[in-house]
Amino acid sequence: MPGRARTHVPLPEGITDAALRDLVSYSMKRAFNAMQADMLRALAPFDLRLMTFAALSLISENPGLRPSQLADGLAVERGNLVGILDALAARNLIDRIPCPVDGRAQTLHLTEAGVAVLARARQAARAQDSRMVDVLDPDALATLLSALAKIEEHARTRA
Amino acid sequence: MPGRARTHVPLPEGITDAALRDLVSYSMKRAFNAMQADMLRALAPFDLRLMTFAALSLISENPGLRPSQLADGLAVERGNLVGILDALAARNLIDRIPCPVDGRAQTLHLTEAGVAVLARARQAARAQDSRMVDVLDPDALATLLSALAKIEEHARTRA
DNA sequence: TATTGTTATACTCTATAACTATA
DNA sequence: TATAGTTATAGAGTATAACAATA
Repeated sequence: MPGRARTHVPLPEGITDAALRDLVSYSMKRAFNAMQADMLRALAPFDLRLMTFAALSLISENPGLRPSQLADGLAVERGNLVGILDALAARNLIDRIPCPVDGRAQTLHLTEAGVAVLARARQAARAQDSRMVDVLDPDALATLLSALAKIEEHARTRA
Repeated sequence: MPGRARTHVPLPEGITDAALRDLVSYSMKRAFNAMQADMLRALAPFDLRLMTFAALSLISENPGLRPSQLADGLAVERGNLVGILDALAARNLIDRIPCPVDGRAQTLHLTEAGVAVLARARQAARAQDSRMVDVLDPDALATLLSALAKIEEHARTRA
């Protein structure tokens, strides 16, 4: 891919990363890291991280959601979700109620406290998100979202 | 941000993530995870990860680079770089040579083995990268790269 | 004093596999 | 047998703080 534009953040004096800049993966990694650090800070007042915030958000939108469905929605292995739910339940932000029709399953619900925390966290997350994409014009933003979705969709892990 | 297009990968039956889809951060996280998993697989034959590959690449482009500069280039804390360099040195892919003009510093160089491994890994990484952005038209790719760079550049952590 | 490399710690995320109880 | 939740383990990434040697 010759002639790709120089879009990267400057490196320390005299250091070049031309070969790396040629990789979209590298740009994605750097942008993701920067985004994550900022979003972490924005969610810190609520003791939430990207993961726990997304979990609360999905449960809020889908009351009665099952852990396995939530794991799919978060793109997390079921096993790795348990600890997250344990922590949220210990903080009394969610309830895990046994599913009446399937003895194996649970249904997830936000508690009142969970609803309250999510409402405030959502404001902070949206504010930070808007701040992040503030520098993009609407067309660029739409293209970015579409490109990210296509990349995820066509990844072999999700095929 | 009303009317933002539905760009996300479908969730399990009946589950919605409208509120999350509204966050660019969430799209970035999902796309990044998918990309990373694929790139990991592509680099696995060379026993490299995104991090170690990028380290070799930067050292290759900047012979004599110092660890602190490399840490900046990789957006990694100096302390967290030590183990990475230890591993690469143990595999005889890099040399850490004391800096002649500064007793505190080191200079990093690829060994012959490092050059050979990087050359092959680079091919695999570029092939995988191309595969990933294959679904994007050139305009979308350029916009994506530009958007990622702007996002990183304007993040508070790098301001 | 400030910087370089280093060590140490702790937490998050990811990957993998196996276990149990239900279906 | 298959699935849901769980447990366990290991490795990678990140954040933070401190330290000795050198500038």
